[in-house]
Amino acid sequence: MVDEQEKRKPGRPKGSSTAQTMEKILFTASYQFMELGFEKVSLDGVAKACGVTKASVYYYFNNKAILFTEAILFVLNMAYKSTRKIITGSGELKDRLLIVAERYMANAHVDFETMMREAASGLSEEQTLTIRAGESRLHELLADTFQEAMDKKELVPGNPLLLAHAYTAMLSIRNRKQVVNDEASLKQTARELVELFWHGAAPH
Amino acid sequence: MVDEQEKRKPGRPKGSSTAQTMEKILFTASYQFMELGFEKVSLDGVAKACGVTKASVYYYFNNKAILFTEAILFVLNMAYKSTRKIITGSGELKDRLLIVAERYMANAHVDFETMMREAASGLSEEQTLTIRAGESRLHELLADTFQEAMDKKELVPGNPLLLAHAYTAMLSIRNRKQVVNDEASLKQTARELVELFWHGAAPH
Amino acid sequence: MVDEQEKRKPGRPKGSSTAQTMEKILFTASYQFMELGFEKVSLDGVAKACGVTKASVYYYFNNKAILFTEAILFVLNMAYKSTRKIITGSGELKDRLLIVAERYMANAHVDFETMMREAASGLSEEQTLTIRAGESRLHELLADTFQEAMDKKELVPGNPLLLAHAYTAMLSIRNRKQVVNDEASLKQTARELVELFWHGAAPH
Amino acid sequence: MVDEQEKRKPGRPKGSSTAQTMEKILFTASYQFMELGFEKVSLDGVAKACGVTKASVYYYFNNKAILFTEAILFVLNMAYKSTRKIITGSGELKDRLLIVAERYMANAHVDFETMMREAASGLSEEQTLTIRAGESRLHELLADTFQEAMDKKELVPGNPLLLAHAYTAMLSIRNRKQVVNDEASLKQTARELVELFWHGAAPH
DNA sequence: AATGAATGAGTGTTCATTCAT
DNA sequence: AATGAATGAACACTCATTCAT
Repeated sequence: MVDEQEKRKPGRPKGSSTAQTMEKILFTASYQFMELGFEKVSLDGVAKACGVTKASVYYYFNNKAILFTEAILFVLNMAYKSTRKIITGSGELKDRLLIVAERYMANAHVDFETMMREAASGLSEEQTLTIRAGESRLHELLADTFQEAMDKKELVPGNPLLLAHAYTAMLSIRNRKQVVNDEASLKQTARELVELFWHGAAPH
Repeated sequence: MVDEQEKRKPGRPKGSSTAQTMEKILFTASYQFMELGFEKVSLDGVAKACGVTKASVYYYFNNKAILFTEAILFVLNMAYKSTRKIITGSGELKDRLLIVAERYMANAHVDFETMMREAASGLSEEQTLTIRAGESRLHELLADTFQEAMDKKELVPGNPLLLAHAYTAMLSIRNRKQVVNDEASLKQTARELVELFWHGAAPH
Repeated sequence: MVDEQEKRKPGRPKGSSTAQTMEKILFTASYQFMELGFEKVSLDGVAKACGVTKASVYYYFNNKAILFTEAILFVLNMAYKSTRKIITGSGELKDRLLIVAERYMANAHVDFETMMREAASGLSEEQTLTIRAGESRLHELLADTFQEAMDKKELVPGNPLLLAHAYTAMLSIRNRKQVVNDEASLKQTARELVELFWHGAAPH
Repeated sequence: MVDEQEKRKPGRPKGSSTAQTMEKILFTASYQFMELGFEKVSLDGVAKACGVTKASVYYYFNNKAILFTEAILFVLNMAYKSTRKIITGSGELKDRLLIVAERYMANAHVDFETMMREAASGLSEEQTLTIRAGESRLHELLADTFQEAMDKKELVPGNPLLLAHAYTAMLSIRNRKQVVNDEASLKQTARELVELFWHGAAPH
């Protein structure tokens, strides 16, 4: 038989760049999951965006649930570090909160709870818990800060964890294009939200 | 058949007896979309939950995008009416906001923006706009109320639409089981959130 | 955009013969499973052999395990009926056994136990039991016959079920091409096996 | 590397120290193929069971077909030697057959013909023939013994090869859990089968 | 001698969609 | 008004195989 169309055989291609494929996959997956949510991300899509095949993704991450878990943990970790650096800095708490807000609002992304609900059925108990833990760390970081401020009478005494959640919930406005649609409106919104959070809607 | 063109006439249709099927589908779909988001709802699932076949769903709604649009508009409409009744009532604004909050937080549901983003690729330009309009109505209802209150010096002057968005954004805390997990914590959280919204975090 | 290659849309094709698709699938699947075993049968293969798509197979059988179960039960049922008709007929038992042997050996097929072992991991407990029950019926039919014969002193008293298994086990020689390779050798082998089964290898 | 061409020299290789890896792979593969059949054995599974990587398996055996061939030949060879030792021993033939039966039935395994059919499409003509030859040797060993016995009037004159196949076929009952499920029933079954083989089912 | 990285081809399964009745 | 039958496209996942080191 003569095969005119030279058929590509399976196996590793001859000349292929080695460099950190795994990291590329993790970055890409992180981005896509945050951008699109669990279901809408296809492993093929991730693979193609990385210039590799689906099988390569599986080489590094045994299944979608694992890739998701690793990717989200990666993002949460980055967010934690970044927030920590800002929030433990010097200056007025209100000012630091503004910087956190601007950082947080820099990229639009899917709602975390919604994403988790979507992914839940595909994750193992343990995976869910791990991610939850990673997320809690972030809110607890804020809560601790709020607690300290309450102790110093800089904030009204109350439930600091709830305050933390209220804060991040407000920042999710970032995703609403009717409100935030460019760099300027973003900064402006961040400022107004922090102001609202700090002083409330009623006249003081 | 509901097609994109067809403008729903206001008021209850007179004769249509068996159009109950269509309503059942619409109700069920509304519930499922709010509960699960766009992708995770399958037309077969909706059909089965209604005790009809998938083809019947298609008989009334030409495709998933249309069903989604109708279902969401239906929900937004209900929410609008319900909110309007509360917000235009008598009593202190802060008290009315609390009732709105409790109503809104009664059922956990997917984040609206996230759902829209998920659905976006499947919707026509027009459908997206229609839904956006329906949603805007809700926020504008709140915004108008806030505007009035500002005029009456009950609220600090500012951007009333942003205030409306901030308000609903805060209420999304409802979905976080770490914070809200039973009837009691729900009520308590609603109260604290309204308090925060009203007076802010800093001592007055 | 102009699409030169008219792309086929999903959905039912316009002119397609309706006739008993499900039966065709069941027959084909039965044949292939018996011929190839569980793993080597692909639903795509079955579909193509039936002139339909894989999705059509799924329309009738929710998954491979179900198709397998139904297909094997179908075969076992046919075998049962056929054997029953022969074995409960008149004439010498030995002669009837010969007919059963010839019928049984008519088609080569995969070893039943081997196939079940292969399939086991994919089947539910219940499915395995159902198939096992169907198979037991067959051996019990033989066993009952043997028991009767023992009562009538036509056979040495002993374990009739073991005898039944020994009998069918011997017939599996059918699959060995070194021994059976044409119509003539098949008939001849059947006769010799029954003779061996009946009188044993040692001189009487 | 073991390639198709390479003819294994008889006798134990002298120096090869680390060739233990190859033997381990061969043992493991043999076991798994006999236990699971061709398709269900994955080279990765074999590798992991040996504590090496898949690539190592490929280092010693160029592809699955070769590994299969070597593994099966290995098993057949062992079985041949073991059987030969028993069958050429002293004592009544019937007693020796019983020992062979017990040895053969010691481990449950996939049906040989079924396995070969499953593997067939992946094997080269030559590989199939080689395995077939190895298997024939076993049956011919039995057949020769039977032939001798016929000559000595210890057995009814007839087709000795068929008798050999009938004998091993009967022993495959071993795999049916409805009949054989523990050490005791195994021994008992072996005895009854040999009895049946020897004297037949009818009263003498 | 042994491995890590990568791949193409397939497999089971789901789902929105279409058409004839 | 409603359904049953059928489909194409996509998706998660597996596996034998290849290549560079």
